[in-house]
Amino acid sequence: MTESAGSGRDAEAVSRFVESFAAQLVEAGMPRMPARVFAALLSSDEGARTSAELGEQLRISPAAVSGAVRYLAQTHMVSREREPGSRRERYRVHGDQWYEALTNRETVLKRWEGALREGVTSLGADTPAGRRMAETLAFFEFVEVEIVQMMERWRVHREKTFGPE
Amino acid sequence: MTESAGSGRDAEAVSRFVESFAAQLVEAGMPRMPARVFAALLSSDEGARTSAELGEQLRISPAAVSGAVRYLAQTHMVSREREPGSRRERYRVHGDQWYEALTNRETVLKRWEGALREGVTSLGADTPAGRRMAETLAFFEFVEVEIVQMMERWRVHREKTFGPE
DNA sequence: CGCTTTCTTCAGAAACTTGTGAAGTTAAGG
DNA sequence: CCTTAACTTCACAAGTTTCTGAAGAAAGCG
Repeated sequence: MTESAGSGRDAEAVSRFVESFAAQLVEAGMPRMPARVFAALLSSDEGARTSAELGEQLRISPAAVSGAVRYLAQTHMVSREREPGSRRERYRVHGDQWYEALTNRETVLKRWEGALREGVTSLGADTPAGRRMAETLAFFEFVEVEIVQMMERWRVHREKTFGPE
Repeated sequence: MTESAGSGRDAEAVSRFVESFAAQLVEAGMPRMPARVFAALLSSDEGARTSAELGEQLRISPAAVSGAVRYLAQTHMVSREREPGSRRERYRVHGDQWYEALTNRETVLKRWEGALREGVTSLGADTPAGRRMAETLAFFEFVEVEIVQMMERWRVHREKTFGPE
């Protein structure tokens, strides 16, 4: 077993998980570095790491960490916190927050809806193509509402299963 | 108004829609050519085009059409049909089929679940990190079931609104 | 059975993306 | 107020991806 001194964790097993989960995220369209950083945060016991720790664990430059974190913060997958009285920053994956973000493809949905609405208008609502797009649009609007309701059900389910936060 | 002779459609308006919708798809992670081809199919009155038509409309080579269509077929976004007695192929976006495909991130979900399950095992279900991942895993399992139910509700809703297929 | 049309495969050029080192900025601590 | 630690920005090199033209394979048609 590969125990790094004093860590109490199998560093190699952690690394294997980080890389394999990151690979899945990449496949789903996330850029490589953000995916790796995110997986590293997810697998940390505190759910948080400093920039230096991430750089060391993943063998990447501070610049790469910086870029990855910017991406993750923008997409609300992680939050940044300054430890008071230090200039060290600490990046955290906040249980709830991030799958909210995942499902908040809302922004994406909204934009698709915008594009489709334009399409219906410019092709004409009375044309076959226009009708097809109107139906597609209706689907997205439907999904948008459904997702909100689903997340509410999840919160209830989660509290029952894992207890209150 | 830019009417191309005999088409009965404003070619420029169609092109604007195609490019702007494709851009949204690209932003969401779809490769460029598949996105453009898909948007072109969506905006056609028949919901179907031949390879040559697509090449001409989008100003791309037959090779590019071929590649894009392969991608779209693999991801079940379009189906290919041979017109009988011809070697011309025709690519079609089948109303239902494609948003089923969209929500059939199922494959993706399954793989994420696999990676997470491994993570829980290798980090230990009794560690804080293990617990966090177990909860994440539970979330994905929850979503998977919910999506199936949602699609059933959509089919009902759709039939009410747009009538039977 | 060979010609022709249509699609596919492939190698390579062009364009874009990504991660790095190095310089720059910000803010704590003396 | 100067030093120094921590993060960010930037230009560029390396590595990918993407599209094309050209050659190749499949299949109708005469």
